[in-house]
Amino acid sequence: MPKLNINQLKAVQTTEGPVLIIAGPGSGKTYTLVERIYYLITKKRVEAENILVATFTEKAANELMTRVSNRLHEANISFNLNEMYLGTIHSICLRILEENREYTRLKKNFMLMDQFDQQYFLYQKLNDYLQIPNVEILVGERTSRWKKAENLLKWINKVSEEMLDIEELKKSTEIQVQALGYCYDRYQQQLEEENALDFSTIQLEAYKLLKEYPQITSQLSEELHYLMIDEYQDTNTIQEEIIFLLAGEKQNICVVGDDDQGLYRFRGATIRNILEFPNKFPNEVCTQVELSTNYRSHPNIIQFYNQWMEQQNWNYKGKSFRYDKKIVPNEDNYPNSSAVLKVSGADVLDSWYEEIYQFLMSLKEKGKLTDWNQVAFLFKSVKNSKVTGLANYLEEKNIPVYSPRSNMYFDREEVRLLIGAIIFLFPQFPEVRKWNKNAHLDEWEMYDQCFLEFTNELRKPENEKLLKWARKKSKHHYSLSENTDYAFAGLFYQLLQFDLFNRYLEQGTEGVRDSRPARNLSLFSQLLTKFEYLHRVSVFTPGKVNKILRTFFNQYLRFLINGGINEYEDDSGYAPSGCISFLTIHQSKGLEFPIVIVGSLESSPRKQYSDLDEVLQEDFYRKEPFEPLSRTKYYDFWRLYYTAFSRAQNLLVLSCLESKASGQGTRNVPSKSFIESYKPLKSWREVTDIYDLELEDVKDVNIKKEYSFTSHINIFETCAIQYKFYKDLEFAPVRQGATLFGTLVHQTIEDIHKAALKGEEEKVTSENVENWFESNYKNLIRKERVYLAPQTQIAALKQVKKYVDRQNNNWSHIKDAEVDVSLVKDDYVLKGTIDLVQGEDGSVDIIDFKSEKKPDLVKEQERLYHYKRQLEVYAHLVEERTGQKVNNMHLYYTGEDNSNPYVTFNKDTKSIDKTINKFDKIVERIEEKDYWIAERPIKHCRNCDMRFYCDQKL
DNA sequence: GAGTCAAATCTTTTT
DNA sequence: GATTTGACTC
Repeated sequence: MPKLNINQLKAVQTTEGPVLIIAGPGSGKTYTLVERIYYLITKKRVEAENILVATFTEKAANELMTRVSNRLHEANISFNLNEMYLGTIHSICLRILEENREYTRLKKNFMLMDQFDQQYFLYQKLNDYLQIPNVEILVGERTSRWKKAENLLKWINKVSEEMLDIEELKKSTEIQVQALGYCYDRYQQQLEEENALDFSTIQLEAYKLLKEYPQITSQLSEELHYLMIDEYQDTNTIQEEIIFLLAGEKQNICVVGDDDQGLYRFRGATIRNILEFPNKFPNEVCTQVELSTNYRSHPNIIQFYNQWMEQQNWNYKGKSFRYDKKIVPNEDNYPNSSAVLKVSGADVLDSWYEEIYQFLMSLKEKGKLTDWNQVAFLFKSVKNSKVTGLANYLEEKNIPVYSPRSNMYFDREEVRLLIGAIIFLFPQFPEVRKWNKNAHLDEWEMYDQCFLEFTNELRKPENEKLLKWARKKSKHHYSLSENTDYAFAGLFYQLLQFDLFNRYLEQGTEGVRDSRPARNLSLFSQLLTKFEYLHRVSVFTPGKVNKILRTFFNQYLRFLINGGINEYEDDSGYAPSGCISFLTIHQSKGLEFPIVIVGSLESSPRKQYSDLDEVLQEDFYRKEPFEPLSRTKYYDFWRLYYTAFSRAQNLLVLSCLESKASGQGTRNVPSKSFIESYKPLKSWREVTDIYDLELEDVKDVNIKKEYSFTSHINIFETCAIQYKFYKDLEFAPVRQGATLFGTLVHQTIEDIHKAALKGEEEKVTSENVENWFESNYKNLIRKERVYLAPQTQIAALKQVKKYVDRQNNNWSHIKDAEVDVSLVKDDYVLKGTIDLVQGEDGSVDIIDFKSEKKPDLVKEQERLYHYKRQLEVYAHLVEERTGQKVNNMHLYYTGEDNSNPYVTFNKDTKSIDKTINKFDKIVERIEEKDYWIAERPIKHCRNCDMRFYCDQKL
């Protein structure tokens, strides 16, 4: 890495007071951020918990964490980075909500909904909304119920993100606005009933918490000495409010961004936040730094995108809506070669595809291209047929394409066979799916096709076993006389025992693309468990099976097909080796590639707001619109393609199927927005110097992964195969009551400890314990959708009460509960939670709770030894972090009725290194995907969904 | 050259 | 539904 340039240095060293960093593309923004954090830690001696860094995506957060920890490691500084508030604004808000949950409407085990969940939630409750007067005008009169839910979701999220006043909305004379107000009220009520949160209410609840409890806010803002917000041009109203609340009086806020790369207006983001940032403070207080030296791109590329911005008209009514700046190349020598070119086809799609193929091949053959991952295609969307057509064309010619957002999930063979198989297993489906005689859904054709594809396979001799099994099952399901002990997810795992499906699991999990079929199967298991969760299905019953089938295919699966599913994305690397990336321009934000090919040149600026938007903007938004509404479509368009062009390091290519508008409805490609930039470009066929280009290698960011004792290390040691499926491939386990029991006991004991820690020992009464237990149970079953038999509940409560009895009302020795500890290693982060720390000043014991009977100390020696090692590492971390000496380490078995519930170990400091060494080895095996096991852990197999597969394969 | 109309085409982006 | 273009009018 180069040394900091003078402006970067200023950005790093100005730590006090507000700082605005306008960072152009490729100006070393992340590098500067890393150095700034490093500077705070080493020169300013700031503790990790006093720093907050908000990034735009989880991926960016991971990358930043890795780079900072590597930087510290290089300098030989040991530092607990995990205490830092680092993540997206959403994840930081979530952390604040969890830490202060008792002050919010949220209860334990609340449900987090992604966008699909939220829309499905609204769909299921749509009738409640349709009773609200005039709601049809808001959500559309003549649209499907699913579409209505979609519209409703859009408006509801807008209200949250703009923090609109509901009472004002309800008072509006506009009937739509009024309806929206009432809908929002109802939505809030339903969220509360279901103990649920969606993306935008995460922020809203955090905001409310901070507003309503100034003492929490001031405590937080006293703790957070330094705040840094990346991609500030993409923050919205509520995010800005939250950031300023957290910063408090001292206002050490450093915001970083580029108004030219604001791409998220549809989420309420406005570049006003970054442009007006200095005005929020008394005059001249805010330090402004401009990073405009570019370290990424060939000067010709920089010249090209500078010109793209300059030729646009940013003025409106005498005001300019751009912070005028020019990116300058750094002083390195660049070859004086062509760096911006066009690759174009004519007349028919295939000629364009072929031209691109030829271009790529000639680069590969004559040029310096060493790995396909040096090439990225950027489009507005990768879902349309032109783009998927190109991807298929290249794949057929043996150029692998990585395009996880291209909406191909339901076109994949493995997924279609699964759908076909499920249909085969329920022969009543063709009848059951009709809710009346003339019922018809378009998706049924796809289902029938899947069924056909499956039966074709079934006829093959190698699938004879499957055929026999499936026939028997389908006969059984057709006239179901008693409850099954499985639902869809259970059936899915049974299907995995047959070669037709498990052949997809045999392919390596190494590359993203090779593992795609396995990842797709895993995704299918997640979809099935989610369905069962949302509809409270755990088994098929004779009375309900048909209704379940209908709901599954006519609603759930159908909406998934319509909404589209993104395939697995591997965030641990940069661009997967061996394939060309197809990305949306939004996805490419913050990335760079040696060769960038920008498509979607037929696109043109489009209006993006409705009449209702205008009304809301006029009368209800907190601020006047910053940019004139009529101009935003142009600004957004120019910024989008500016971002795309500036991703290129060595070679930027504009590519399209050129066509002249001829006759009505046809259009010019490239569209008139691009003509001026596109026309002067030389075609790749006209130049020869591109083959001399020295291409950068794709940079290697090795993201540090987190491993926890209980959910990674322990599982791997018990059964590496299980680890492969549940943890690496992320198969979703069929929910089971066994874990519910433990969680319930654990959570209630946690409540007791929390009360004691607050000095409210008198609250630990039999009655309160029962109440805590009840409320934990209620929230848990709502979340897990699994119930405990009454006797099991009683047994769980008994364990908790026994623990309370044994403590005999003496809680004075409790020091801390639920302590998160972590160890940042060279290659990974080890994490764990200590249930309880107790003892006198200066020397403590640590305790881990197990909700079972005390094991046989001799027969179960192996397992106990394992726990001991884990406790030793915990002890080591407690000592390092708090300076307290750990005396003893205990396991506490709440299921032990008679004898001493403790298993106590003496701490053996000498073996810590050995233990950590052992964990290193395990992590090494995990990262190398070495899932070899000597033999099956039979005892565990009984509760493992993969057992059918293992029975066949091991 | 400006304005209007009809017909054809394509209709995201993310936490 | 928004947008583009050609055909049309004035």
